Amino acid sequence: MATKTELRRQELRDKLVIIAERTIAQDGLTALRARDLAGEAGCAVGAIYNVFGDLTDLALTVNARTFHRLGADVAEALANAPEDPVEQLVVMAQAYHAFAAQNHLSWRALFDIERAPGEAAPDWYLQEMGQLFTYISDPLAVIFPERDSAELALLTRALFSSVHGIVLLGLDEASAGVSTENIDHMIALVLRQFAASPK
Amino acid sequence: MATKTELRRQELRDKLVIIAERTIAQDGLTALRARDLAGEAGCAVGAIYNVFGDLTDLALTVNARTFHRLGADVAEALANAPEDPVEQLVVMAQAYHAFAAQNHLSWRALFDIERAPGEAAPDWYLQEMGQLFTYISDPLAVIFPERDSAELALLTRALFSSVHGIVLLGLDEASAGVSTENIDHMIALVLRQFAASPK
DNA sequence: TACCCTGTTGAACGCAGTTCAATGATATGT
DNA sequence: ACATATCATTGAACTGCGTTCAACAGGGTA
Repeated sequence: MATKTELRRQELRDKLVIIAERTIAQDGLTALRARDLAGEAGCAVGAIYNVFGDLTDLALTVNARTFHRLGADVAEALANAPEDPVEQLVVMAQAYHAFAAQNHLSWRALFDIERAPGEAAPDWYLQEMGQLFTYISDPLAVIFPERDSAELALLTRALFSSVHGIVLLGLDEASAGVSTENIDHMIALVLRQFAASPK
Repeated sequence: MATKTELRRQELRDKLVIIAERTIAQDGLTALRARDLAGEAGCAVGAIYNVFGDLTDLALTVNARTFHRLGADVAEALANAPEDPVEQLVVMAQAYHAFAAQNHLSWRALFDIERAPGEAAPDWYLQEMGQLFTYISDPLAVIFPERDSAELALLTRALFSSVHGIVLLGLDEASAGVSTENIDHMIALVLRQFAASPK
């Protein structure tokens, strides 16, 4: 048993994750460089590869944590939300927006790692995604009680994707000129309008 | 006057754009490599830099053409659409989806080039985007005649972003399991539900 | 034709991620 | 406690990328 070694590895692992997390948050995924990382962590470049398969593995680990924080924020928003299911959707979506705005580069990193074609998404990703979807589908089931679960699943995905799209393009300064308030406004507009329908 | 030289440059320019277009379409933006490009075009690597500032310039040129084709597809869909403004929105959004699906990597490249922070989006980008927005806001103005132009602009952006989000996440095989039909279904669901509201 | 000038070339540079032979530390058996 | 085998760690070196620039070649002009 390599107790001492395992401990050291665990420590290095933690240190690398923390540094990578800060680097990505401050300067984005592209600023994650092996040599800089090793320099900051006080280890050799090769040591990184003893602990992570490659830099993408490290970035994915950071992403898992980011996604978890995101989920926690949305959950908290839901916990403090009014009873009305439409308002619950709005509050959660705006929490999603707030998280994306306040953790812009970390949030971008969630989607900027390209998987090799055919490669499945990591487990934690699907799991966290499923959690988010549950938060959405519960109020939706109240709003649309007569729809079956397959339809609700589609509605859930459609609404999540819509909000994601609004936040994504809204935060992209390229197409410039969308204020935070306007993004929240668009979110509320789409969700309320969507749920207000008699059907 | 360097007529002969200018002609050669123009020819090289065209050749590079065509090769780059095919490369991006087949293997994505990351497959665009200076040496491969030079090899295929039968020129020196340095020659690329006589004609384009850098590879990003070339990729942006390809993007401009892709965006233009996209706009043309949407315009054609609108031209053949029924009179009903809601159906016009649906038809256009599904044309957007069809283009993205059939030109997946080229379409991805539109959004995968990261600009340096603070750098404005290119002119053609804003122009094509504006064109797309016009296609959307016209039917919207019919659907919501009492809204002022600022509100319509926000609605337009919100709907475009929503459809974009649905297509983006739908085509991402990672979250797997969204068929083409389901994507079209989600688009129609969101747009019809949105426009059906009495308000 | 001779000569300048400008377009073109591709080897070389800088900077990434990743590897692996050499080194050093650790755990085990006596 | 020591010797020794085993395994972790190191960082120089390798590969592959975009980009540059001194040297070269070929076209335009007198």
